[in-house]
Amino acid sequence: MFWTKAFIPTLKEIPEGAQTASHSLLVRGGFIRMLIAGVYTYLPLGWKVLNNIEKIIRQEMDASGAQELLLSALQPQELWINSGRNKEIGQVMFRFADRRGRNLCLGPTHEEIITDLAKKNIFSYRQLPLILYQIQVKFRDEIRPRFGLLRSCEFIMKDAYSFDCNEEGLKMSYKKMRQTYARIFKRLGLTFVEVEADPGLMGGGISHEFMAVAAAGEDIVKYCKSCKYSVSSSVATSRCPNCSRSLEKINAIEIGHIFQLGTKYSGIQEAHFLNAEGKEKPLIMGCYGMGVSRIISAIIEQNNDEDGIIWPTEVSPYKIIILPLERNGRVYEVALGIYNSLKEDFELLMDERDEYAGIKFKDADLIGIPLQIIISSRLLRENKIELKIRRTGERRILKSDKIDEVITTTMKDIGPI
RNA sequence: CGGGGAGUAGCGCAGUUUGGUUUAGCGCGCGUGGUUUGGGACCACGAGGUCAUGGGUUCGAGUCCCAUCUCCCCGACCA
Repeated sequence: MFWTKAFIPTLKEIPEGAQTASHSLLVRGGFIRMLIAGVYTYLPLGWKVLNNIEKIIRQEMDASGAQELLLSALQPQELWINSGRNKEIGQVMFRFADRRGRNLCLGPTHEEIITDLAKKNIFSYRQLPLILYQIQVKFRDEIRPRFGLLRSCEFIMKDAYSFDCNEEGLKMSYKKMRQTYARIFKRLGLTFVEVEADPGLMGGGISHEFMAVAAAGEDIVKYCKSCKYSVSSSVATSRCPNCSRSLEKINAIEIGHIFQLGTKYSGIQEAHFLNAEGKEKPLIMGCYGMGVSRIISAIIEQNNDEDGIIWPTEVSPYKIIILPLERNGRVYEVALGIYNSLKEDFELLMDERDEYAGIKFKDADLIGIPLQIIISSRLLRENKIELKIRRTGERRILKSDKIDEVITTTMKDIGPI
């Protein structure tokens, strides 16, 4: 992609009201724009980041044996009334009527919908176990949306649901999802902790939260320095249950929350199956939420410096940015040559704008592309070009004809693509 | 919803206290021309505003009063 053809509206100044690094940098870097409070447009860069995250999630979910589907965002209120959660969820759910007066809502979550699907389509233990997931927009009329993508009224969630014959099966599905979550967050370059949590509105028994450690996080994790025990602040504990020391508090962003629902929904909604003995039983369910758009913020909170974002390579909207410091002549020709020789292997951004060098450096650092290739007449006189690794600031000068092999090894140094 | 802050050009802001040199400014950005080109350059000219909206007070309102809308912060909620 050539910068002059791209839509990357960067800003010099911190947007009014942006309180966190992630919010400010997402707006400044041209990743998102606010429409109304808690509702954001994903610009091309933001959309690419989101897609990269989703790709990782899909790969790991699919590898775990889960299957992707897409449930509807538009839902009948009836299902919520039947499950008893219509009142419980209160004003968080957007409700309205269609032209026929049918009461609808925009899905804040999908337990009722998936349970209804299971009720109508799962009949036998032979169909179990089963894990289904989707990546979809959720709508919640938040009391107070804030911090950009961290708490918004329209956000993207990956939600998965497991169906098993019995408790042992649920425990296995739960364990599998828990491990899958850990793998996903590791690949996303996140520093996180798994904590015991309160299931709250979801109901059921055991529940765990995945918390990305970040000062900007709205959640508090309580943890024990000596034995590493950690627990959500939603769970009432005053001392470590293992070694009875007092617990430290750290701020964190809740990026995932998994639940052993048991029969909470299948019982009420009568989603039954026949077991091997021919007896009718409610499906044993688990559900597994992951805040996909929130993960973008979490990654930035953990990966930024005073110059901007530092994307993990797999997430970065482009893997390499090429910076010809002149727009014409040999500098640009060499840059174009490098672009053409690398474009098959890497997603490239070529900043061929007619701008002052400083502007290109600042923007490249701001949008956080992991590797910069800088081409200047100064170095070109010795047939050399320069690489700058965004995360470390390390600069490598190399012969311009060695570019292909050096780039490949340098990118390997930086991390998985 | 309760408490606090704010709304003036695309972005960031000053001006409002004490109404009248304000035909409303500054920085950045934007357009044209020129000089520049390794860390957000410089010169010249230029475009861009219902001062959030609606009422009111006044000879006169960005500035005072009332109402409404919107955004941000603290609290309850959550991926």
